[in-house]
Amino acid sequence: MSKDAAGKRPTIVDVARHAGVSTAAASKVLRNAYGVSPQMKAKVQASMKALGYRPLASARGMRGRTQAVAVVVADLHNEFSSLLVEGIRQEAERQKYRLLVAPAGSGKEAQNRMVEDLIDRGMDGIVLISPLGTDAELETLARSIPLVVLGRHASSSDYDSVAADDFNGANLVVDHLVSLGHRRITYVNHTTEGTNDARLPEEVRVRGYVDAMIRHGLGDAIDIIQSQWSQEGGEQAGTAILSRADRPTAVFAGCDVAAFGVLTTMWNARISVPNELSIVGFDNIFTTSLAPISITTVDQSGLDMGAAAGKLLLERVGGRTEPVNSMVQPTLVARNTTAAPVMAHRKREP
Amino acid sequence: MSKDAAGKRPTIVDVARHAGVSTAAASKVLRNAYGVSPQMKAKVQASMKALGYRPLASARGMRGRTQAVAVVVADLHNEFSSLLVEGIRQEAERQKYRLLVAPAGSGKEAQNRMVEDLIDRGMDGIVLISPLGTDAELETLARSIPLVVLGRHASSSDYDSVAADDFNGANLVVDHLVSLGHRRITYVNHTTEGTNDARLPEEVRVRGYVDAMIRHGLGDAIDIIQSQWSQEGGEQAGTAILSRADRPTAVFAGCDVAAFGVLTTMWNARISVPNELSIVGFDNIFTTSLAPISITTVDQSGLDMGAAAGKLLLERVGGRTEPVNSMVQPTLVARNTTAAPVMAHRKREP
DNA sequence: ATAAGTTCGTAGTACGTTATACACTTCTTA
DNA sequence: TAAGAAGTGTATAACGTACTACGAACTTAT
Repeated sequence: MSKDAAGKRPTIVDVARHAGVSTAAASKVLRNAYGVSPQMKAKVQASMKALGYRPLASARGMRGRTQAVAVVVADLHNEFSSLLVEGIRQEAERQKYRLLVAPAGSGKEAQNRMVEDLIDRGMDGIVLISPLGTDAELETLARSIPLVVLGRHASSSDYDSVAADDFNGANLVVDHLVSLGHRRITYVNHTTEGTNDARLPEEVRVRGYVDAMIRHGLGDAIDIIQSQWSQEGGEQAGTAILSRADRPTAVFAGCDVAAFGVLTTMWNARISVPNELSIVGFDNIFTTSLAPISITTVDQSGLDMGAAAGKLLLERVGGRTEPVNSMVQPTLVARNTTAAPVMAHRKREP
Repeated sequence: MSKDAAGKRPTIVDVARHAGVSTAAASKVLRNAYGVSPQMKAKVQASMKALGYRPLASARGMRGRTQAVAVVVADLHNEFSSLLVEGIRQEAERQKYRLLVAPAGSGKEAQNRMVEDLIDRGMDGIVLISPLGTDAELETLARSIPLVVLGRHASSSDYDSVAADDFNGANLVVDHLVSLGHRRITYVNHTTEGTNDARLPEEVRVRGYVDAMIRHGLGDAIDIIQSQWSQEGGEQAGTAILSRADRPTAVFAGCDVAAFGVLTTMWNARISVPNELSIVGFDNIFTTSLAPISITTVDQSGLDMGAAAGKLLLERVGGRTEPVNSMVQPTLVARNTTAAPVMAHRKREP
């Protein structure tokens, strides 16, 4: 009985011995490096198969590539994040790369620790979804590992970015509502205390809303409710609107989940949507398409954004250094929560 | 200028030199092993902090623990999977372990490759969510790495499992419908060709349905539609039901997403839910709670299941070998898609 | 004072892989 | 035909950490 058979995992040394070549040769075959004849390649590959050899990533990571990238995400509950991740995964798979998803939890600290950890684990590159750090921090990070930032409007020379054109997306929404005849359009904003980063999607969207309102001559009608982009945040915003003497005819909730919240409040208050109030979301998550809900929203094609990010990352891993900042155009998906406003109790003119 | 300052990442050798001790001593401090004086410990830790040293997981993984576990999941779109993952993550975090999520994609082959890859990457343990393999394959796998299986009714001596009591869950649904006065209750089954595994949740649920029907003396009314647990599958099942001359008064869709499909079909066909048809889901995913939808369903508390799985895995990593197979009890969440049947067009008795 | 522990610290090697440097053939080309 | 060039394989030094053995210093028991 040979000593290989002793239940241990086969190493590249075992493969080389089995094939009767040097370990260096076996290694070359493994990473199909230059300088190996077809015969030798066949022989070594046969031995690998015979022994059931698989390279050990930990050992591999000490010298060269890991063939793995990671995406850091705060939270997997967000359906849109899942879409982005799936997009990255598909692209990674196409290029024989592994994608690992790293749920960091909320908070900048947790996120930073996770990123460090991934570097320590020898990831070849990292995608960050809507990261919290400052530009300077991202720059520094990008100098230690190939980096792509997803869902944040960046223009760095050290990393790539992919983002939806949130400004234009917000424009589409306002245009749609105005074309239906709305004038009093309320926007639900997402505010995080402390962070005040003009590059975050929420900041860009609110600017898009303001800009579009002004463009339509509705500067006086600008109305922004500070809340959170969550079910609860949407419900609170809805409640705030209901308590007004003079209600808007349409609400742009900023994101789909918040739109759910607004919708819930209206449902409970027996306010008819879209007759008494039009509601628009953002993201086009699956649930918005369900027949009983059918929310008008903005589609960002998360799958494409993810795939684009994956592609850029792997290019960067492959050696590209010129930065690419790409922006994908969102589209409006008109459904059943928007309609022309009913001009019932019109505000008296002075 | 010292040669440490040359932009390179500090290693344990740098730390040792900085502290004026041997690398072995530094290593001991790092893993707080036996045989290190308080002074030395303080000195080395100071050097680590000063140099910003972080151990390299890849190198570490070649010898001992990685302090990381992974969860393999086919698909992150499934909202319930996200809940499970979050549960595991929280438990892992509590115990200072890293959780990485590995989206395998669909198919048994892809899943197996992913698992091998994770082993190669030196994961300390693995959680599998509703794995596709046979019992024998899982046993084999469990012998090479600590393993916990989630969402599959197993009883192995080599790995742990956590599953909801799907049999009882199905019973709760039928009991609820029968107590409302329903007798003709249709079940939407999830069928995967090839796999016929009695331990899968779908198989257990259908047995629970059949058993409960018989227990209520409704054996003759048993009606199972073979479909898929997806939006489309639910829609198809709904269409099939609509085409019947003699329709059931209630549909148990097997899972929430399928219930959405049934609901969509009924909505489009202007069938009033729950008046003309009651619908029940399973999983209690967030969307079911939305006011305009409000589906009656069964809650499995995914967060708890995930946390339980995480706990078991880390125990196993820590050395436990006796298997634990735990089952969590689901609860019925009655909402607005179930009501007493309207006895309008009653089938004539012979 | 000496033997027998303890406690603290170090040398050195193993882990599995990559990759550089080099030697030996065989093919081109002037 | 000599001199390079291209092709093919090997020896071996890293990579950063863990850990076994072992020695030195310091206590304690006799």
